[in-house]
Amino acid sequence: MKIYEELTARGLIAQVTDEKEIRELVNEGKAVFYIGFDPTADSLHVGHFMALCLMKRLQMAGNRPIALLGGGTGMIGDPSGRTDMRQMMTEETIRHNCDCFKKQMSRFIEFGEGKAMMVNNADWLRDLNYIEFIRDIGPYFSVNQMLRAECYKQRMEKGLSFLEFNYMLMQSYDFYELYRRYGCNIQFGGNDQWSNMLGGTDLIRRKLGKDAYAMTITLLLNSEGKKMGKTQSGAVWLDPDKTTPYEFYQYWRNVADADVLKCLRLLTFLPLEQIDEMDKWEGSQLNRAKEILARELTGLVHGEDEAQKAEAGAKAFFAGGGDSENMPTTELEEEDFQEDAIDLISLLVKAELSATRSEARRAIQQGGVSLEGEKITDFKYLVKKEDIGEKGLVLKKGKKNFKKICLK
RNA sequence: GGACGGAUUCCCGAGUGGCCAAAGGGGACAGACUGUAAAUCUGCUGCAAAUUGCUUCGGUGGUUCGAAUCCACCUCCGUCCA
Repeated sequence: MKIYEELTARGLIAQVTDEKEIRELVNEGKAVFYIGFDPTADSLHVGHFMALCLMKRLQMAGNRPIALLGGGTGMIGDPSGRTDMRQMMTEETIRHNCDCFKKQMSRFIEFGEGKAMMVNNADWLRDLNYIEFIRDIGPYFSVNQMLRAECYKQRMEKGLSFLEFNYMLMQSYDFYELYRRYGCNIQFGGNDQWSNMLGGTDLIRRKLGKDAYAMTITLLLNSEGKKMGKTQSGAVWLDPDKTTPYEFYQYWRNVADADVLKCLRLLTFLPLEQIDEMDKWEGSQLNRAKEILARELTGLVHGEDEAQKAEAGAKAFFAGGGDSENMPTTELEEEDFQEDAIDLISLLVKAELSATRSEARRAIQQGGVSLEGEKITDFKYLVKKEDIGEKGLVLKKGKKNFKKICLK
């Protein structure tokens, strides 16, 4: 199976401008393609991860990837698919985020001579002269058409500033610039980028009379149509300091039945035959598939070691028994104790199982808290230092949240 | 620039002088059921030293015994006119 066919089979492809041409370029390793990443945060998230995987797949098939950091476009903010304006970021923030992205990307993709390339569009967007730019590029964009574009639709109700309206021109110019500089002939991106990407292929055709192509990646949606990789506390980050490997593992371990197979296809490098085999599984058997998914992804993002630890920690807790060595742990210091004891509410907050003391109190009153398997409903309960001892205690809030409590 | 309309808690959205920490829904959290799934039912959802206290209704001032609610000014957003 050739790469394009594999991408199709995995369900990664959402839209293409010219299927025949793209298939040929990609399958023969003649594509020089780029994917843009706007530095909206100081860590990549799952959506980015999918794009990086695509890069890797295509690179393995002999194509040349360009990772484009949006140091310039980040100054504007992409309005696509958003109902409100992004918060404007300062230059330092953007630069900092670009650096973070750079580090994380290098873990997945090999950059260097003859390999993948990393560029920053600040290099050409920063110093553009407004009059020149608008005379040079402006005539090729029809406002009428832009207003009809899907990506602005949602904003027509709530309002769209001229700043954001410019985003499409910037991204189109990127593609044009990469085409001229590096012969970049395909752009990949999230499905929400379609309009912006078409802007680029149009610009190249109109200005240079050359053909370039665009292909979008399926957005990672769950069975309810919501974006995956989001939790109540925000995105699922790739940075272990922002989302611990254990949390990352648990996120995938807990996906809905309806989403496991899709995730396996879209996100892992497991052979399709193996995934098709799992597709036959049903009911609680799917739990096995979820384990595989979680293990695979954690391995890819955090390394085999961390994946193993996360799995062991989860098994120790959920399957019972086993060693609690790899459980997420909170260490208590001397000053956390008063007269060699700490109250349960404080302990829950300290262990980050509850955000506030009120929340902790509610959890206890509702019977959601237990210590070493013993349910505790008295919110004034005191945990003595000697009870924690050398081995530590397992503190549990709800069904899936727990921490091992140890002494420093 | 002009004429209207709007800003309420995580989100949507009610509230037009005291009974308002603020209806209802969604989400989140906890309980039951289960397979670490989904669906369903129940509870819960500002903070805290917790039958009480403190801080919230875009911002700043004011009226009043008392303001999310009335007045003035400001900021932001939408609609229409230019």
